[in-house]
Formats: sequence, structure tokens, C-alpha cells
Amino acid sequence: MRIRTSNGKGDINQIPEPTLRRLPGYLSFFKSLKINNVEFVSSGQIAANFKMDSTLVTKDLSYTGIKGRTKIGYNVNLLIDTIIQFLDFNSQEKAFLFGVGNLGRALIKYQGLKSYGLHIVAGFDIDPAVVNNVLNDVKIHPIDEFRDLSRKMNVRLGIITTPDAKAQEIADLMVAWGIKAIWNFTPQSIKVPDNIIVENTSVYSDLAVILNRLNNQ
Amino acid sequence: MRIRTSNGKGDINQIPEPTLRRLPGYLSFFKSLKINNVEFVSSGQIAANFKMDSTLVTKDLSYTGIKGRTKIGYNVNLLIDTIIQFLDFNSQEKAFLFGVGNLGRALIKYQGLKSYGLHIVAGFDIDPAVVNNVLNDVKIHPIDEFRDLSRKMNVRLGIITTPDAKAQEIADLMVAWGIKAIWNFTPQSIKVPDNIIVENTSVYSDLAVILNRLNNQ
DNA sequence: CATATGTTGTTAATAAAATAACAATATTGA
DNA sequence: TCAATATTGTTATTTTATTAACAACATATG
Ligand SMILES: NC(=O)c1ccc[n+]([C@@H]2O[C@H](COP(=O)([O-])OP(=O)(O)OC[C@H]3O[C@@H](n4cnc5c(N)ncnc54)[C@H](O)[C@@H]3O)[C@@H](O)[C@H]2O)c1
Ligand SMILES: NC(=O)c1ccc[n+]([C@@H]2O[C@H](COP(=O)([O-])OP(=O)(O)OC[C@H]3O[C@@H](n4cnc5c(N)ncnc54)[C@H](O)[C@@H]3O)[C@@H](O)[C@H]2O)c1
Repeated sequence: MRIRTSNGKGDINQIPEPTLRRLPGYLSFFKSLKINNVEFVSSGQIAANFKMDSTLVTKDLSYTGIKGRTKIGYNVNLLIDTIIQFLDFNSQEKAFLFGVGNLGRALIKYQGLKSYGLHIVAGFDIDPAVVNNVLNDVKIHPIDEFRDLSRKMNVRLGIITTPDAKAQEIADLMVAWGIKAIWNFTPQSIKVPDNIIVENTSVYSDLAVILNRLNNQ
Repeated sequence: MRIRTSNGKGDINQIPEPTLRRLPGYLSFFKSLKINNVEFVSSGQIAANFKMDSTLVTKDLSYTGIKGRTKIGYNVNLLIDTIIQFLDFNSQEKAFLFGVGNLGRALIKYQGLKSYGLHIVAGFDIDPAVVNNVLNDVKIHPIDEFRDLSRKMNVRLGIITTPDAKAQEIADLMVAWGIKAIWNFTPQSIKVPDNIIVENTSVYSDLAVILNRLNNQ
């Protein structure tokens, strides 16, 4: 699911975004290999699993700094550790989530995100029916507590799962109170200063691709 | 400018996937313009909203066949209608959803998907606590009713929101009973015959990008 | 021990996408 | 009416990503 977002880059040897996006998929595959007690895996085997070119796998993995062994392949445990390290998936980045509705609740309840580096530490909503609830140890606060909690907790990442129409006002609030990166699940494009990182997750883009493939080929 | 209507496999003028993925974002923007009674919009204004190059906007829109007016821009209503038509977002493609947990429930309950061409017509689960429930007019069935319902309803699209470890077995079942396209929300890569369309929605890829931007620039 | 072979990892070639350049032209306003 | 100009839409160029080619080499095998 991906929409290329502009990002300031000073680093000339930066990892290509397509590579970055493929790494979590590799990781998931390697974890399942580990469960099946597979010790080594070659770029060819990885490529076959994802129906892609093996040289692309090699190139992708080389960005993480991992070394394979000729005629043997890559050590699965090492692959897992290296990718987790490379992607900061053990960083437990703290995040605030705004809009604890259907999707917001699913994200908060989903424990899997923790092993991919994300720790949602608080939710915010305007609906009295959800405010002050606790889901999975995550407390839901009224919006006006954001300011104080932001100061206290030093959170850099904010997630928007409010209705589309509220996305911009929440984004403005986030910027005002020190959020550095915004993960936007609404289809609405939000406007923020250049130094703020924005990542849009658009299931609609995926849907567009699926319908196009179903109907036009 | 050439109108590109057919996107068959052999067609030289097939729409690039990046373009396809951007169209729903444009659509959302145009809808908000319509709400604000904006009648015309130029590629420059669109580009400014998304912080992108205006020629790319022009190119993207040209694939849908829409014509702009020099010095005026594009008609907003026409843009909306044309993109919806182009993306088959009024097709109400029927879909089965497997695994009515946190995420599956959110998708079923989310009415917004209807205006993006998707109509989830039934859910399937193994948990007795959810089987036979009805969410938003969508009934949850036990897995073993899939075969009969599949025959009856002629559904082409299947959604996987089960736990990761079950993704492959559900995919196999789908293929066996005639599903043509699979939308996979698990990080697990699934193996299916070449003629089956697979779209993976990976929030982990988005997360990888966010953490990379936060920590490495 | 020596040779054949599978695999990595690098460099070169190709393909795809984004950006730039620019020509055509409809609209505005003097 | 006519020149100035904003905007589309095409073609060319540049950039980025993928695929191909191949050299290096560790391992297995005879
Ligand atoms: N539900 C899904 O499966 C799904 C899938 C893809 C995208 N989305 C997107 O996610 C967003 C939310 O969808 P949803 O189905 O969870 O909606 P929802 O209506 O269930 O939840 C929205 C929540 O936001 C809260 N809210 C409203 N205004 C707020 C504000 N100003 N500040 C804080 N909270 C506020 C509401 O009280 C509600 O709890 C939408 O933009 C939708 O397009 C949802
Ligand atoms: N929850 C999220 O926000 C979220 C976000 C991103 C990705 N995901 C992915 O979505 C998947 C589901 O996540 P979740 O949080 O909804 O999990 P969940 O445990 O809440 O839901 C899984 C559901 O699948 C059902 N199930 C189990 N085995 C099944 C089978 N063989 N056939 C049919 N149904 C079966 C379970 O009964 C349960 O209702 C996971 O792979 C997860 O990685 C979830």
C-alpha cells in the first residue's frame, strides 16, 4: 500500500523506499522459517517465495549490512535480528492515537504492532462513550488532555483514525504540540509544515489496484 | 491527447501502478472541493495540495481520459464522475471476509468502503462467539458454509483478516472455491496460482518507512 | 587434493517513473 | 480587437528501480 510521499533527504546513500517497504515482508517470512527450524535460506529461495528476482533480494538485504555465505545462503536467525535492528522494530516508538472508532480500536487492541516497533501509549476521542475507557492498558483521553500528556510523555508519533473531515484539525493540533511524524489512515490529504513526516495509509489505493486487475485484465 | 480506456494485458498504454494508487487520493480531494462548492481546479492547485509536481498530476489525470480547459482547469464534478467510473468505484464488487476479529470487524462496520467500490456480503470465522452474529447487515458464517455460499453468490474477491498463521490455509480454500482476487491484510506472504490476483496491505511497510524517517534523517 | 557447482555480491544494462521543457491555445483584460 | 498569460497536454530528459551479467569464492564431491 503505498503512496510516495516527499521526504527531505540529505543522505546520498539512503535506502530506496521500495526496499524499505519489502523488508517487513522478508522479516515475516524469516520468522516463519525459524518456527520451522530452517537455519539457512538462499536469495533464490526467498525470491521464489515472493515471486521476485533473486538479485533484487540480494540487493535489498545488502542494505541492512548482512553477509550471506556462498553456497549456503543467509543465516535465518541473523537475518531476523539484523532486519529488526535495521528497521528499529525493537525501538517501541511511543504513539498517540486520535479517533478510537472501528479502526482505532482495532489498532490499539492489536498486540502484533509491538513486535514491529510501535507502542500506542494513549488514545484520544471526543465521544463521551469511549473517553476514559481502557483498552489493552491503553487509556482513552478527552482531546483537551493532549497538551499536558504531550509534554509529559515526549511522544513523537501521532496516528489519525478520526472521520475524514476531522483529519486536518487533528493534524494541526499535533503539529502545535510537538508531534514529529503523522500516520494518517484517512483518505484526506493533510497539510503540515515541511519538517513534519507524513505517511498515508490508503486502503483505497489497494482497492483501486484490485478492482483494476479484476476488471481490466 | 490519447484516451486510454483499455487496460488489457497486451495494451501498451496500461496505466502505471503509481498513477492508479494516486487516483483515490485525488478523488477524495475533489470530493472535498465539491463540498466547498469549488467548480474548477487546475493541475497546479492539485499539485500544491499534495506537494507534488503539476505535470505529474496532468499525466495521471490524462489516463482517465478527462479533458481540462486551458486557463480554467478541470471541472470538479466531471473529475469525480470520471475517476469513479475509471476505477470502477460504483461497481459494488462483492467480497467475502475471513477472520472477523479486530480488523475484520472494523472493515465490515466501515460504511465508507461502499463508496470506493467494495461491498462485503458475508463474513466467515471459526470462533463460535462471532459465528451467526450480524454486523451491519453482514452475517458471519462458519467456514464450512463458504462452499455453498460461494456457489450461490458468485463472489470474486476474498479478504483475509485471520491471524497470520492461518492466511495460507484460507487462501487455499479461496482458490479451491473460485475466488479470483485475494486481499491479504496479514504480513504473511501467500502462495497461489499465477492467475489469482493478490494484493497485500502491509501496515508494517508503512511503519518501516515512518520509523526510518524519524530515526535516520 | 582438485574440480565442479551453487551462491553471493558487484557492476552494467534496461525499464519505469518523475521531472523538465515547451508548444498550443483558450481566456482575460487592456 | 488583440496582446499577455495561465494552463493544458505532449515530448524529451533525468532520475530511480529492476533485471541481467558476471566475477569471486566457499563448499561439496570424486
Ligand atoms: N474502519 C475501517 O476499517 C477503515 C478502513 C480504512 C480507512 N478507514 C479510515 O479511518 C477513519 C476512521 O474510520 P472508522 O471506521 O474507525 O470511523 P469511526 O466513526 O468508527 O471512528 C471515528 C472515531 O473518531 C472519533 N472522533 C470524531 N471526531 C474526533 C475528533 N475531533 N477528535 C478525536 N476523535 C474524534 C469518533 O468519536 C469515533 O470514535 C476514516 O477516515 C476512514 O476512512 C477506516
Ligand atoms: N488489528 C489491526 O489493527 C491490524 C492491523 C494490521 C494488520 N493486522 C493483521 O490482521 C490480521 C488479524 O488481526 P486482528 O487483530 O483482527 O486479529 P484477531 O485475533 O482479533 O482476529 C482474528 C479472527 O480470525 C478468526 N480466525 C482464526 N482462525 C480462523 C480460520 N481458520 N478461519 C476463519 N477465521 C479464523 C478468529 O476467530 C478471530 O475472530 C493479523 O494477521 C494482523 O497481522 C491487524
